[in-house]
Amino acid sequence: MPKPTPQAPRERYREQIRTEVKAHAWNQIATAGASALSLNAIAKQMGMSGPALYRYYASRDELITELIADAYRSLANALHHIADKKGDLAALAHGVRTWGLEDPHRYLLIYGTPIPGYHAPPTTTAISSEIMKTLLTAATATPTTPDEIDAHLAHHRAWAGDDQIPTTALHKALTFWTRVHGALSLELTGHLDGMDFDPGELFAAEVRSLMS
Amino acid sequence: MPKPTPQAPRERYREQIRTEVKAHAWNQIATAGASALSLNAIAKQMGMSGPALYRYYASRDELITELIADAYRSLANALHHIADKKGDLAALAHGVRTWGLEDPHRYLLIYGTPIPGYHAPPTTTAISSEIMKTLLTAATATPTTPDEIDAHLAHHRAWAGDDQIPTTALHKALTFWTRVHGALSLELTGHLDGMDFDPGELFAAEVRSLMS
DNA sequence: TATCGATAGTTAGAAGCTATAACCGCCCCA
DNA sequence: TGGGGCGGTTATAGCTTCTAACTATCGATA
Repeated sequence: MPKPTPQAPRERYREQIRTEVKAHAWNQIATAGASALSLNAIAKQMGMSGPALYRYYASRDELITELIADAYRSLANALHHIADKKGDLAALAHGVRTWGLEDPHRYLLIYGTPIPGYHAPPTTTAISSEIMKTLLTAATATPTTPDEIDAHLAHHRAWAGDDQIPTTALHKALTFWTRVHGALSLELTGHLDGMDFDPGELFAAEVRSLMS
Repeated sequence: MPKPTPQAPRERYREQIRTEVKAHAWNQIATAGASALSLNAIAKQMGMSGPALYRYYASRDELITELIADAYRSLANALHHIADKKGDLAALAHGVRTWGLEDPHRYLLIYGTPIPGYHAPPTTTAISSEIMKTLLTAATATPTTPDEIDAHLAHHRAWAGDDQIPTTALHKALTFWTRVHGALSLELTGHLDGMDFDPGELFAAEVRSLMS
């Protein structure tokens, strides 16, 4: 769906090139990983030479920053879509996994080793907390068991925003995150490859552990 | 402790330089991450110029490979040390965390986003399965609960080697790994930074979940 | 002990990257 | 129908990995 705002031709062209650059960037990331992303190579692929891309992105970091924001946006959308129809915490977990398997490098761009000098801009942190919000509302609808940590979280729950959410749900959302990420990231980084069992089964088992 | 084998002076010197190079490499990794590791910079720090290091490491990748192997070795040793005195699965988990906090980049070098073209040599996979073995023996000593996955793992347990280990222990060791990595890697990559609770508390809660 | 070969280190240079600077020409808007 | 801004170009600096060719020195062996 194109943006409804009718833009000046210069602006339209500019935006088109930017998305084309990002398309090539994703392509490159999917094959060789984020560290191998090269503005030069992208320019060559687009039939223009080197420094031309600096008209569109001030630096390689700026491009990566936008790619990260887009990845976050994509994940948030996928999760919203799931939350809207079922809202089940288990469905969300499997949604995260299918989203991650769709393009492992995209997942790792967000949740893998951080880029050395990179600091998340407010837009991505906003999307991140948006995702957290979705998790929290789903977590309130699932059964929870009390834990020692509840006392601690009761005093450190500013990040959750909404005061209506029970403390046990905060814990549930947090463990959702760590367990989903734990099983999925090990699968995506290939650390489960040596063993011949199905990573999906292990993931499913973790999801079950979340639902009790 | 120095190696007991008395080596030829040439060989001794060679080994000394190699370890000195690695020391600088670790220093550099700890500050700027693995992707910023530069042979050139290391050479300059050591007072010699550029290509001299290629006498000691055929390529940047070879150096990184050895660093990874050393990191694995270090983690394995730390875990062995713990297993020898208590053997408790919880103690092992907290051991992994303190090892990771000691040098986050070292942990991420192993368990973070993999280097694009990197394939683990047999030595590191050997250490990896050595660690797994330690986990498995510790897992047999902790209470386990049956799960659907047990049927699957019963038919895919070649990686565990030892046939004496109960299937539920395999599952326990696996979930140990995914949960410990999940909570710890999110902490180390800074994804828990926005919230003001203590990551150690969350980690401890996950460890408790492992012990039941 | 004297010699000779292996080895450590050097500089030069190719190919690649990010990024800046200076310049040209076209497009679009007034 | 101008004219300013913008896209694209080449040149260049400075960084990287890594190869090639050369020198000097160290050490094992005759």
